[in-house]
Amino acid sequence: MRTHERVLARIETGLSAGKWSIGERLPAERALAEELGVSRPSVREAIRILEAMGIVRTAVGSGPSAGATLIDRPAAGLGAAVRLHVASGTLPVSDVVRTRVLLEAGAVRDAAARVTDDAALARVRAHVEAMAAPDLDVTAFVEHDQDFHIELVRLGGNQLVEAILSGMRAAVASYVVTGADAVEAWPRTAARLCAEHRAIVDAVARHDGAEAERLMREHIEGFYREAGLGEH
Amino acid sequence: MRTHERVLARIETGLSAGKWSIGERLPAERALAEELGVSRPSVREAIRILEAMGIVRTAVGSGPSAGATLIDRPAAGLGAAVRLHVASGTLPVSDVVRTRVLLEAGAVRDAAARVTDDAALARVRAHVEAMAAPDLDVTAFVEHDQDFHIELVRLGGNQLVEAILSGMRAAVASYVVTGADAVEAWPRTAARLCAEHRAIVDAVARHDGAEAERLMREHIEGFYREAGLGEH
DNA sequence: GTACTTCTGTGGTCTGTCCACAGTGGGCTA
DNA sequence: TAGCCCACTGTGGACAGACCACAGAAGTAC
Repeated sequence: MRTHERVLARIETGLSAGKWSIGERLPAERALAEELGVSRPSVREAIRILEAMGIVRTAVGSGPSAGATLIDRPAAGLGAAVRLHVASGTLPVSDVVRTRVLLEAGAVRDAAARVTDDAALARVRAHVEAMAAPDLDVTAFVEHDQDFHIELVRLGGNQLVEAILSGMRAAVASYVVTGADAVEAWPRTAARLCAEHRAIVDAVARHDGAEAERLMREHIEGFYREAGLGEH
Repeated sequence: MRTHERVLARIETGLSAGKWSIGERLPAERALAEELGVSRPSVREAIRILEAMGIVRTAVGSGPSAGATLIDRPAAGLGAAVRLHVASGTLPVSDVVRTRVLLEAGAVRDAAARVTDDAALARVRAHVEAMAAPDLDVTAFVEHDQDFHIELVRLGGNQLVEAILSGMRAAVASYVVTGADAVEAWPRTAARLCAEHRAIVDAVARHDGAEAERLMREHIEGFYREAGLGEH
């Protein structure tokens, strides 16, 4: 086993044992190196991995905010992994779409069952209205679209689902932009997408999980079909 | 932007541009460092992250197999991320279970629609029978159980779903073992789980996607409830 | 009491060195 | 000539030591 893997294993053991909690700091790199009898670069490599996985955040300087602080960002690591694999071209778009359908349909159903926070719903609606602004270019439209979907999924309350979908965000935005360019009458389609978003939010607001799920499924698959993205 | 992040960005750009393909090697660490005008430790940190994400595999020595080779293991990175977050206690088991339900239910539905390969089905059945062996200890039972689930999901044909669930494998195995210990009459429960597995495979074999989906959902949620894992 | 300066601890980075490893090819031996 | 052995070479793995930038904390001057 390589040195940085030993360091990683030690830290992971500490995490499992509850040695540190969110917001606390790991020992300094130099201290950790001495404690484990390894060099600082080896410790750094382990910390880099933890950072890439969204387990810690590092900061220079002194004081409470400096050093490697435990954070809670599952999306970071999952997102990076999905992004890199899509970049390397091994994941087909149809798989990304199907995965979205499964996870978002479930998330929206959960959201309908548990949402009670009107402020959160208002935030989601704000993203829909931002999309509906006239003369919005496609890139900005898609950004708002993604914000809407992620925010809605967050209402479902499942951190893992949220993390996976956040990770897929860049990959999704990429195919949606491609698809939007391929659509004949984009303004009409954009308006329809906004209307579908509103319908989904409304279903969630009245706690109609089954309908919200059905609408979300149709929303994602409908655009995929219309844009002809599956015909490659 | 930190040095290793610049290196990572450059490599990612190369990946997106198709500069290297699966099985090929990245330039040597020293060459990469000189090319980008950075030090070798910075390059190493970037490669460590790629390795942790399942993008490359590194090997010492010389010859074609040495160096950082591009691989295609989405499961590795996703798995590590899920494992570490479960270890740090930020991902509740209930989220893992719910995510399984959504993805596996969908995957098994897809599998029912497309499976034509009897050999693949036979492989899945073999895992069920391995689980049914008498006097199997819990750890071995769970390993076969995981093999079964992953192999079945693979029949669905979605690489991303398979990667995510493969990544969750260790986390799932961990909670199942915990749950098995908590079950009163384990042998009876184990037999029931095997029977449920058989029923799912049968539904897939006769292309009854809706039933396979329902059974899978009930299978995963049923054990979770019976083992009392949601009562923390 | 306030504002400035210095100190201290932190990660960020680089240089240089040595080691272990594995394939390659030349040279030696039978 | 055929086969084997061994040095060579390129690779990642690891370490020591140094210096820098940064940000808060402590001390000092006014």
